Amino acid sequence: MKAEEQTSAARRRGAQDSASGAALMDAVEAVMRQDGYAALTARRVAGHAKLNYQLVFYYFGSMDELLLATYRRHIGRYREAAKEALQSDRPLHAYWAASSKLADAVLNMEFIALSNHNELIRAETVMFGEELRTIDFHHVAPALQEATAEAKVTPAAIVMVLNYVGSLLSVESALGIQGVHSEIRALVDWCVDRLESDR
Amino acid sequence: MKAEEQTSAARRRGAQDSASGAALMDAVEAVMRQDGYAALTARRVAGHAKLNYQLVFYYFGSMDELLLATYRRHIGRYREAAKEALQSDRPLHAYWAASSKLADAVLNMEFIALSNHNELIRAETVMFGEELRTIDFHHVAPALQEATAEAKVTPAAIVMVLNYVGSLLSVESALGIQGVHSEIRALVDWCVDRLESDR
DNA sequence: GTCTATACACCGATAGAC
DNA sequence: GTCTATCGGTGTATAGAC
Repeated sequence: MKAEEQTSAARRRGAQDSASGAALMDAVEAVMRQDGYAALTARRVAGHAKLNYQLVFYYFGSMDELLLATYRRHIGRYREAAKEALQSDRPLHAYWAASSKLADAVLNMEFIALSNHNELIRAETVMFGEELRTIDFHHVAPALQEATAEAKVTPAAIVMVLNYVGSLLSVESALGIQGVHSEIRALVDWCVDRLESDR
Repeated sequence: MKAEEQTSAARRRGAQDSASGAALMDAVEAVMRQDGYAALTARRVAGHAKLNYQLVFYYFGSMDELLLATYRRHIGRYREAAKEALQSDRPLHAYWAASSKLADAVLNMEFIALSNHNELIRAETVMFGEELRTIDFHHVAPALQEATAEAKVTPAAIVMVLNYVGSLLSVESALGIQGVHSEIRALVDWCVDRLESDR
């Protein structure tokens, strides 16, 4: 997890978008989900992909680079899902459904926690975090015109609140907490319905 | 981080609430904040407290138990802060202020991530998560009577949403994301003001 | 492209001196 | 209560054979 050395000498390197390269990235996600980022070692990841662990270094050069490549792939998928939801007929409903169901909530949380301590990952998170707030809110804005007139309700703020609530709701569900989750969902559903009636 | 062995033979053990014991727990929190739970090793933690690392085992028996003791202490403090806020004059305002300012947001996130992969920590999180939703909402309920009549707005749901939003807002702030944070704060402030006017 | 062999650092944990 | 010495295991990373 820490850059040990920086050999200026060129080293043999395989293509990351090969079968084995992709398998290693898949394995990173699987291990993170199961045992957390602390369990991300070359041996464990490669073992999960049934590959020799030295191939991590052949394909990615270091554990850090494998992790970064995996995160970038993960963000790319997330970006597409978010855009699709926000461009749909009822963007708020769609975005809430995506945020609160997300099977990747645990993975997201892991990457966020990791961002607090890994500079490369942090830079990527900040960049995407800012990007997420600038993408096409044209579809969301109309639904909010009534509410906006009354208060300081901006589309971006609404979307982010849905994101936050959905994420932590999912993570807590994964932990086994149930408690008032149904009440929270009812509350958010009610708010979303009010802001975005069927049209 | 994993229980290595279980010596049935009794071993010498110091009191956890001693100066060194407390220093070790402080160091756990500091290391977690700075470098994440993955950096929690006996040597690092003790080094941070300027103590010999074998004292971890003298006072706590294992790294797992040190971690658990630290988490329980952390939860105890959190519990007190939550109760105090919810018993104040304007519980929603107070709870929102506490949730969205929380310097411990990063630490909380780390413990939640850890809960996904450590059974002891997970059990503690679930227990406290359920407890948090059952404590005295008597002070919150009156403020919501108007809103409750209109919709499915329960005190517990409101409080948890504030908790979720405040936590992730804080974590993102710690990462350096600013974006629409002021808009989100304005939105939540407006909601809280409406639900709980000055009285 | 994948393998074995090897380097060196750090890990949790224990035993026993002081 | 704190120290030194020591154990076996695992971590990242490299070199070079096939």
